Amino acid sequence: MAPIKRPTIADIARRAGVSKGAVSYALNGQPGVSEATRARVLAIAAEIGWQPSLAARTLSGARAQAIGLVVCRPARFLGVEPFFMELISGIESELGSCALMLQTVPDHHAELEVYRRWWGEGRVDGVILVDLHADDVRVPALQELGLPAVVVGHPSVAGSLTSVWSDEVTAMRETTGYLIALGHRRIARVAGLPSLMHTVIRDRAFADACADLEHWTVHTDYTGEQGARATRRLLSSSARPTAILYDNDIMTVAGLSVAQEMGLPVPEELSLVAWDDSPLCQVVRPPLTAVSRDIPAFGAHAARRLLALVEGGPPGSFEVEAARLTPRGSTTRPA
Amino acid sequence: MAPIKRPTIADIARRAGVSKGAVSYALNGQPGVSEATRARVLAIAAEIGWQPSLAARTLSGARAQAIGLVVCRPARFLGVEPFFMELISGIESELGSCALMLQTVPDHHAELEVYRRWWGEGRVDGVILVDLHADDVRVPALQELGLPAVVVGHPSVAGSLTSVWSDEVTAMRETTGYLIALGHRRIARVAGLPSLMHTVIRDRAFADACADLEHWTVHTDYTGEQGARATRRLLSSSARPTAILYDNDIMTVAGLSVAQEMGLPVPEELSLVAWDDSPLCQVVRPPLTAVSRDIPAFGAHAARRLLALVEGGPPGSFEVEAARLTPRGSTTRPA
DNA sequence: CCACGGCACTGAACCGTATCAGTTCGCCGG
DNA sequence: CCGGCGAACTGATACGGTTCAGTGCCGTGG
Repeated sequence: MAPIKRPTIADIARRAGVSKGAVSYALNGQPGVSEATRARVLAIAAEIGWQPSLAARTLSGARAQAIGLVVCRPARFLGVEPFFMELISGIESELGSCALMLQTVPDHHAELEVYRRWWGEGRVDGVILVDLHADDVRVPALQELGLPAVVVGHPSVAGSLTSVWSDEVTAMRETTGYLIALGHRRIARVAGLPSLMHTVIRDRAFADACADLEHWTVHTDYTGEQGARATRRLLSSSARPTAILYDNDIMTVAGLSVAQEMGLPVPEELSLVAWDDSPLCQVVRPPLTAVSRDIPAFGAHAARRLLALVEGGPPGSFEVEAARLTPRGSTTRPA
Repeated sequence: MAPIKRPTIADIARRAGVSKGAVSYALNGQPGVSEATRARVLAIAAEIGWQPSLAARTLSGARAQAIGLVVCRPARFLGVEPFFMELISGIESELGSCALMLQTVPDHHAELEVYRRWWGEGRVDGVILVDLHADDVRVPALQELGLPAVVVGHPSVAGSLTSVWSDEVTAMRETTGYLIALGHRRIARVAGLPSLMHTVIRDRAFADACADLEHWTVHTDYTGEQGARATRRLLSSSARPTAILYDNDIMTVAGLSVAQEMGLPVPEELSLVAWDDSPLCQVVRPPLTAVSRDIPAFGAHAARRLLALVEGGPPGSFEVEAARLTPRGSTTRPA
């Protein structure tokens, strides 16, 4: 333990022969000091290795220079889905010296507690909200708290909060349209958690797009296990689907295994499409046709909006580039 | 913007008719106030929804109540490997009201900058270090800074920093021993980044265990792409290996695809073993034999040690349960 | 020559909490 | 009845910045 006392602006002031106030002005680029003094102060600050104390700054009304992200999913899902890490990396790319606080919680109640605590303690300036439900309790709670927040998801569930979203309806229409154009007439969808709003939106878009043909939707918890089971059930029916659209990549891989296990060659007898294009899609045989989104860009956009919001910018809803279909080897015309 | 001023201990003091000092004692469970007063103060605090200001606390010498984790790998790798999210979830399970700051950086230089800034700003009380190299510059730098740190990795690279590690040599010996016992005499290893210390340790253990047989080690960047390429090269040699041991699961899946592509049935003609057992290992066919570790427990242990260290506890090196082999369908005796 | 304006800077208050040195009690023992 | 002691509490100060109301000084225009 070398208790090297960190230098403060008082130290700088002493060495520069000016007052603390002058040093503060100099360091923050504010008017009120001559250029000569400013340069001298900056030189001394650099020389003695001065660093602003975040606590002191925050205490006198400045921003906490941190934003928060709370994730409400079991840890085992997080590891499997690249989505969150990619989103996080995108968020961070925009953050600069601002920091990211991360927390995982078991349920929305705990999540709200975290927001309350963070905001009450002045630990974050704003938060990014993911995995929204219909009538999500977090939205009104955050509105009431007055904590700046950006919803990653459709504006329809964001209330008056700022939202950043991509058009999944179009992406779903494009994907389904592609399968139909190939000749598929019996299409199934292995979806994620039915409580999530984006699942509802995709469900609806899928049902609309397949209105004229035979179609199924099965809900799962995103695990490979449930994806496999759903696939097995779908493929066991007498009039089995000729194409299946999954809500993530791990379930698609599981579905692929089930098809192989049941002796159904992919894509000849069964076409598969993954939603979200992770490296995993390209390492399996056949490589998976996938709906690709630029998730880091998504996160970056959300972060940018949140920072703007914190600075007093306008709320609103902002659309990013829609996902696009990347055809690979797991889809073809039905037998 | 409802600028609801947050209540402070001064507000409580006014309503309770005591001084700020007394309120502080009461709220912190310190002696110096009667039980009656303490109860009254606590009641008022709860009633008006008082929350301590972290900034103020930190300023008067308390802990920042946050620890940091900096990850120095490209974002695309992070998404693929469950390791980090699982580690993070384990860390958080021990954190309680302490927060986790997460940052990804491109290189070690930037990583050191982050540590310096965090520590200088008083933003974190300690950090967890991952992905250590031989002669890692971060170790002496952190020692010099005096920032409490826990190394997730072998004590030999941790210097005087506290380390939390598992015995990979034994795990490697067990795994290799299993393959040898099955009858394999030509074994290859598709390893990760050669600069990482745990790669070096596994390399060495692998070479030792295979000293009497034909063996190969190929280094990659952990991506499926390089895993596939390495596998292709290994399987193209005239005396190809009958078993391959990979350093992560995505490369193993890629290797499996390559084997299928080349018409080599797994496990009959080629046995495969993955290091780190993610759900992915169980959704492919055949399910992958894997070296399993309890990564969340690992993270939890590291967090616990770090918190203890921050509280003035002793440094040291602490071993957690070693990884164990989980045989599944991708290994059998060679043809 | 003086009034005024603006620049450069000072001194002090303030943010919310922790903590320490006192102060005021009441109580007990001698 | 008084001295001493400990419990309960007060008031002040520190923490490290930001910010605001002055203050002294210089230049300039009338």
